[in-house]
Amino acid sequence: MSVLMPGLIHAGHDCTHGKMDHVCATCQVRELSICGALEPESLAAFERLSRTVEIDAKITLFTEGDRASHVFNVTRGVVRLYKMSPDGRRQIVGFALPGDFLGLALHESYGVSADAVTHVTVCKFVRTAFVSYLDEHPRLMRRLHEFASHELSLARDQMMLIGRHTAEERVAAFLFNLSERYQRIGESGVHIQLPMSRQDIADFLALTIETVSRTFSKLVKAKLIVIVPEGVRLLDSDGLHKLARVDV
Amino acid sequence: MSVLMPGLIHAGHDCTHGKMDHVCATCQVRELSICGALEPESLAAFERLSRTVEIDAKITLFTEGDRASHVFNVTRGVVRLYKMSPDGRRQIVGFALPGDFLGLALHESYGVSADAVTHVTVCKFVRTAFVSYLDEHPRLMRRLHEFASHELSLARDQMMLIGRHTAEERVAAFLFNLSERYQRIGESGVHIQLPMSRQDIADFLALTIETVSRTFSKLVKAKLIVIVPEGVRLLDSDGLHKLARVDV
DNA sequence: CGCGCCATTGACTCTGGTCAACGCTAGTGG
DNA sequence: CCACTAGCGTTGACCAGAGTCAATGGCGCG
Repeated sequence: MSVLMPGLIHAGHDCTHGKMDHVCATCQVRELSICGALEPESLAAFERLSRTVEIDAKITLFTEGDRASHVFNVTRGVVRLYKMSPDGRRQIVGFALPGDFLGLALHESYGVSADAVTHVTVCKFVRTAFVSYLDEHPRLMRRLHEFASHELSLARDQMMLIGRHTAEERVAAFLFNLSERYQRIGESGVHIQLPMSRQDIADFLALTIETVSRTFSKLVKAKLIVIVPEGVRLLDSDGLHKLARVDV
Repeated sequence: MSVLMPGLIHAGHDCTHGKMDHVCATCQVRELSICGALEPESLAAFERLSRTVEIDAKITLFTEGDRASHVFNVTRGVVRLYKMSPDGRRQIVGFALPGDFLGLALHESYGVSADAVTHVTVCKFVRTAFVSYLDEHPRLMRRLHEFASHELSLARDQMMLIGRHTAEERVAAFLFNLSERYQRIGESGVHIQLPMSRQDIADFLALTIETVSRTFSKLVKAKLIVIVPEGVRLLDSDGLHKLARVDV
């Protein structure tokens, strides 16, 4: 079942202010997220469609197969997206960071499950209302399509990574990619926060927790990274990239 | 480099007629493809945007990273979409069948490479013209987005398959899924054509050619399939589905 | 007929999985 | 204040599923 933390709705949950609801005008990830496609004059109306919701770590936002009542825009925190096989095997298909959108498909039902890895802040939209709004705003529709296309591209890269790369290459690529994503949202690309567990990383890279752990140790020995509380520090980003053996 | 077979353009290559160009009105896969979103009165204008092109087996339509000059609608034949790593490892990310669209992302450059597995017929559009047309036809844009979402969903299923399933499960799922796709486009779901080589199947399922071959043999011994010229015949579709261990 | 390509099969190897022990840290409660 | 526990991560020993390497077979084609 899908358990959505109700949060404290529509009061006191702006990213930066204390007593107002989220204000798009001051949103730190607006330009990075789908909202960046909206003209300032559309923003107010769009804003009224959403509610800002706070979600505690480990809480499930939605589950694969559930009726897709809402779509979400992540503004803070990390969300894991995954699929489960009936016998309990899990494949994490992605981690959503601030600026990422959940429910791109606009389908009647969710195609994956999602739960909060950290405490998370999202802008939550009623899906049907969101879709109606899209119909009137082709630029937003176009932006959403760009996001979906980007996700498709990431998914295909991940297929390549999982299918055709060694454990070491997968872990190196994971850290390198995460570093780049953090940089794009204005965080350090060197001190990489790893809020997700080793098990999460394993299920993302299609490895076991033991292999992930051993591979981290190997990267430490090779002086490519240092393990620090809450994450890793990249010592040799280039070396990591070489090890990943992806593209160019 | 991208080698696009010029084909015999704009003459004599309709799916069903001999002397006219492709006519959408008589296209067998129109309802299944993005064109199904168009009102009959838009169809004529849309049709003028495209050229019907015939492409021989093994010819490359486009290569990852190339400037995306065109987008394509497959009307006949099978196309493989893939990524290569610099050291020659290949991951096929999908097989496009009639009704499928190539270039969903509408990006400046192609995100994957594509080549014809069989002789292929496509409706070929200049990308920029196609995008302009989209801007005027929100329903088509919406349809394209649905196609992209569907592809994303398939890519994630494939991540799960490659990452968390055994060789036997992967091959069983491959045959079962192909059977369902063939049925949807009105072909037999029992006599499954396998125009792609064992190497292609291996690169799609992230296995080796030897493992694919051995697994086929195992399925034959288990009386789930029979290998016939050009493909396989499913003897026990349910058994295959059970073996695949996907979803429900 | 002989060559080349693809698929199949066998023998052996190896990467990553499994199983198990241990350590570290945070939280709990006497 | 510290003993106890639970959860997570690390490490080691061993195992197995799929990969590698190699031989063989079938088929189409010049």
